[in-house]
Amino acid sequence: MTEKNMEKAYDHLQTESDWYRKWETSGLFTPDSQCSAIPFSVILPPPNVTGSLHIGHALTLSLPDIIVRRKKMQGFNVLWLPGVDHAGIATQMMVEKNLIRERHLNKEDLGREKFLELVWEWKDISEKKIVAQIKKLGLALDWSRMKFTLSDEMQRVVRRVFVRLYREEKIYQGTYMVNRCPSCKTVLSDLEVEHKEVNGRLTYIRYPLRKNPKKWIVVATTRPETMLGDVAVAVNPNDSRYQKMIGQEVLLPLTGRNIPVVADEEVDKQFGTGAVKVTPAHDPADFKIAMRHHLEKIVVIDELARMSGPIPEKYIGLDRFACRHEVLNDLRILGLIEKEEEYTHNIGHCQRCETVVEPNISRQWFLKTADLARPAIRAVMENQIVFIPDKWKKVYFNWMENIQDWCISRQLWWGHRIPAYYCQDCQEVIVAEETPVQCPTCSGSRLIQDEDVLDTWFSSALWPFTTLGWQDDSADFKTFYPTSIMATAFDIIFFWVARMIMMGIHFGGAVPFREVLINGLIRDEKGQKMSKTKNNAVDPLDIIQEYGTDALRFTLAIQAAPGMDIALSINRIKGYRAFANKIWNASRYVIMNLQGDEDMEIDVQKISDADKWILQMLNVTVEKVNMFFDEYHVYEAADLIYHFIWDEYCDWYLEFSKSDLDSPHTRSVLKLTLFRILQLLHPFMPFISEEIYQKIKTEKEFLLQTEFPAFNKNFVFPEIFTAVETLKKVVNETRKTRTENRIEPNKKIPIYLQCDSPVEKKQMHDHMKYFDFLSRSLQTEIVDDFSGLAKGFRGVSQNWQILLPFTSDEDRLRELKRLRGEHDKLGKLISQMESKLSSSGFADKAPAEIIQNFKKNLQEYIEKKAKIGKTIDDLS
RNA sequence: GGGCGGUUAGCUCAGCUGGUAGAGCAUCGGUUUUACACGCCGGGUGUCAGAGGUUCAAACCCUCUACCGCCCA
Repeated sequence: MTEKNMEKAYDHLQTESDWYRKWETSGLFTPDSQCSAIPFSVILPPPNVTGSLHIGHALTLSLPDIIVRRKKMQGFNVLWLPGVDHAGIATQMMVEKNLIRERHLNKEDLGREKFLELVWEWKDISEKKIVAQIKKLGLALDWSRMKFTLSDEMQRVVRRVFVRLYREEKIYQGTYMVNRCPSCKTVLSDLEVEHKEVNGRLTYIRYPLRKNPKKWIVVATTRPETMLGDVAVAVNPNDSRYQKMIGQEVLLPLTGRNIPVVADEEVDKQFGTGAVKVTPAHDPADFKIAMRHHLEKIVVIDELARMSGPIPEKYIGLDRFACRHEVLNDLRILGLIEKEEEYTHNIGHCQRCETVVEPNISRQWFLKTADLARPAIRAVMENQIVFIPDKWKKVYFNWMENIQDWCISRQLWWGHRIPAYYCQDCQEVIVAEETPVQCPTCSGSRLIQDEDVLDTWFSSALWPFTTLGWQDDSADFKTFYPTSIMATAFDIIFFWVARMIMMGIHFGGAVPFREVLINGLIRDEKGQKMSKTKNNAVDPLDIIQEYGTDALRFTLAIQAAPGMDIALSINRIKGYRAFANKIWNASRYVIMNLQGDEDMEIDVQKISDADKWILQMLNVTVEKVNMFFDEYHVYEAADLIYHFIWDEYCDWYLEFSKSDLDSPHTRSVLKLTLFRILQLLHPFMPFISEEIYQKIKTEKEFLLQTEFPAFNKNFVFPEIFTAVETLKKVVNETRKTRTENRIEPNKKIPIYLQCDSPVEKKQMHDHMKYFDFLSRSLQTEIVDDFSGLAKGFRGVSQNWQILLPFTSDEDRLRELKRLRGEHDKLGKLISQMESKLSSSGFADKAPAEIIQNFKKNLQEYIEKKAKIGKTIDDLS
């Protein structure tokens, strides 16, 4: 017996409350290890444990879920592996802030071990929140394979990879210029530095010549405080202004030091005066100049951006910006400032905390990237990996081809500790997977591990293969690697995607994924970027509570043209909540009318024309939906399904079926089509489709276990399909004619139809009951011509003419006016088309098919015009 | 400085390899017809940013301009 009691209005809260638990406990999302089906696997950059998911996550995760659910229904052996990311700097900062706020303590007050305990607590809370959110979104993740980027397992494999790269001489330690954030107290990679335009000042400073202090060379700088660390002045060797200066010495003001004037090709003659100060310890370009000229590097700013080193006592300990002020004052007093001007330039800021980063020389660990990048570039070039949309591969190439060595050490506590140990006796550096007890060189036992941890994204790069158990040569790795798709936002291409490709190829032995789906950003309804500061961010849980997960997912899916940003509007979400209600009520109608004798094996000999029409319509929809899915045009699949359900199934088929409810064959078609609709819908709206499925259940326990619809060659009825389409058009025209002429909607009136085609007349005759019902006809008569009948309003649809008798003379005059207007309009259109047809070239050069079509249309307009002309004569 | 996008109905956006422009929402008129007022029926709406070019034919291809946005250095 089917469950027939359905509420009149759909309640998403009730429907969405319990299905997830049932799916999960039934092991629906866990792949069968014995399964011989083709594997389809998805391992995405996991959300980080800094907090909870935002609406962007909802998009990035819903799209793969839609793809994954369909693949599952198509019988693939699907694995979607969940996880969370430890997010080094971000998480540590949050916990630090919390500690200061709540207990007025610094992390140093607690010590490394105690502090890390706090971070682990935070991680557990955040992870719970995220997992709950993911379940709310209905995502088909296999929780039995949940991973964390900083678990013991991951720590072991990260150490192993580090050691291997070190032995391959891809990881090295070196003293170079790196970006340091004085606020986060760690160095950063180039990727973590954001360049922002800043309005600053360009100060022109006089450096007196040693030989003749009355004369000077003028240098321009945006950072006057760094002059304390200057070791030279550089000019372009081709700059005629400074030829005589090259090789001389200048007196560096405020310090009493003498420094040389050197010639260097890289100096831009256009910048400032063409002479630049050289501060190798605090500027990347100057660093290179110093290397070329073997100049000393004087560090005058420390890790916390305070002045230090061999500089006058008065500046020591000042913050860099306070010192700038002091230096300018002192120079001004000495009359050494030539001028100052407004200057807009780009300055690097810490991506996390927005502090201006300080270029700084220090000893760090680096990963040599050139050799890893080459095969990664080739893989995309050879289409082993495809970006969707394609344009993102240009962004990928652009970055990969200019890639620099990657600074991977961080002065943080939360992260993968670098497996390097220093012997206190002989200075030996030992890099090893297991903690060494003895120095292999001097046998000393005083070993200290490197204090630093690895950049979070070092473990990110290993994610696709380490989560599958590459390190243990696991069955999962053999089955599911390479994974099938990568889905993410474009801002993740460098941090995760590019590095995953490099490491995946190097260690996994193959590309980590085949297709990279890049989705856009979610913006607010005015197209503004969402942010906490603008207060226009929306919480996915609020939307889910109010409108339902299904409505949210559908909204995201139907708007997600690959790579396009989505302007998320509440109105639109409301629209898809209404869609859910529509589906609910259509199902309610079908289920209410089922009698239990329906068979989903359809006997096409016994069903009605309307049944055949909807089966073919469904068939075409299914075919296109599958095509769009295969191209990852999920939004177009969603659009098709939406229109099929609302505009065809509900608006027409359910109405047709009301005339055939006593036929068990029509009821069978009702049931089958509803089932197919639920299946099509399931990837997008898993909850409502499941809820309804349970009421018309087949032998499968859950909808996800049923087979996704495919084209069915038994459901092809082209002639009948066309006939029903004609019927729809005539009904439409009749309704329009009624409305335009203010005939009461509920008034049943006599209607006359006329058509010259015997075939169409016969078909219309067969479909009369539908026509009468849908056009609210008292009685419809198909006549040979209208001449002997009462005068009336006219409508025309293709080969059909419609006549609705007047009830007054006012009716007649109004109709005449309308017809004359239309007659004129057609006249204009026809003469336009005729002149185009006779215009030079069109008839000769356009393809025959186009011209034929054009002529056909023209002929139709001419005939229509003639008919209207005749009617006008008739009514006048 | 280098690169990439965008500009289409009142709003937010689709529009695949050129063939006389579509959706959702909003709006207007009608309607409580036995699945649904989260509904039903019907209507209006566009110099496809601007200029030039290629073509029989351009929202779509090419060039330039304007404005907006993003990425990299």
